[in-house]
Amino acid sequence: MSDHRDTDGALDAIRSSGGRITETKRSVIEILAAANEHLSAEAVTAVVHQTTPGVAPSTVYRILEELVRLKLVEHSHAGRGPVTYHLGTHDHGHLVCQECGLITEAEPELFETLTSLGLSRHGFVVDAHHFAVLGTCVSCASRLSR
Amino acid sequence: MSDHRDTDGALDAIRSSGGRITETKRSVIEILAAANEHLSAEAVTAVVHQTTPGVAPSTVYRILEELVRLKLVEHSHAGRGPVTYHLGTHDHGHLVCQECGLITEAEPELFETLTSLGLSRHGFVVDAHHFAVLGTCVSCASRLSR
DNA sequence: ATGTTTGCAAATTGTTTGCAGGCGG
DNA sequence: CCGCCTGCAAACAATTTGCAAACAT
Repeated sequence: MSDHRDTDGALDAIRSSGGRITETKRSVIEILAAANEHLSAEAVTAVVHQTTPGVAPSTVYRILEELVRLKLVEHSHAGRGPVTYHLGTHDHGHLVCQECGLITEAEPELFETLTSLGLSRHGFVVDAHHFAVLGTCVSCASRLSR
Repeated sequence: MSDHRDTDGALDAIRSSGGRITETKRSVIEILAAANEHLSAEAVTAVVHQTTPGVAPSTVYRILEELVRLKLVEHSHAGRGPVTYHLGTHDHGHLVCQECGLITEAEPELFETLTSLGLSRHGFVVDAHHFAVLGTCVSCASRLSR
């Protein structure tokens, strides 16, 4: 598990950007490192509260924003619902099911044509991890067609 | 101009679905038919107010929702900012610039790989007009690189 | 008539901000 | 101790909802 490397690297990055290390920041980073899913700010806050009730939601938002600024964390917009956060470790996009909300990670290849044609035809630089590809997941698709 | 065909078709669809035709509904449809851009609910409300002040925003939301249900109108989520609506006439996706908010329409081809690999690898049915592809437009990209 | 629509106001959801005190380096 | 950080409360943006009156058919 590379949780420690991720966590320590993040702490260093915060320090060297002039930021300070607090218990809550450490928590947030650990929570994101431990989560295999994409968490909303509210979800992160809930987990923080398990060990430290009383932390303000606004603080969590501010910490997440700081981490995004430092490019340690990525946030992606999922059509309906809150923004989700995750450590920006590997390159991937997101497939979000409109029916059940399931988020599936998508390999970079899926975005190749979109990225290259976006650039060549429109001069548009696509940021594939920042947005959600909306649609219907396998199980919902089969459930709906029955 | 096919505004009339679009408008009349929409009115028929509303009638045959059991809905009633009101001045405000007619307005909303005409506004969308006349607009070449993608409008937010707030923007539609503002235009409606030019001729009929006093129409409640909630009414416009309800009308837009009805039109979406009848598949006469499509709405797309643009990362940050409100949802935008447009007549669902031709097939296209949306490239939304994170810097300036510019919305560029994208040809279906850009989504071919995403759609086919999404399906073959994840069984995920991509709905290409429903979400925004976030990134940076030509002018913002060149401005930022300078 | 009768069931759809609307205006109004209040509630929701997700997030941001202002401020005064607290704490990390 | 200096300045980043935090909690709290209030502000915000974009919608959504509950209701009784108004209107389309």
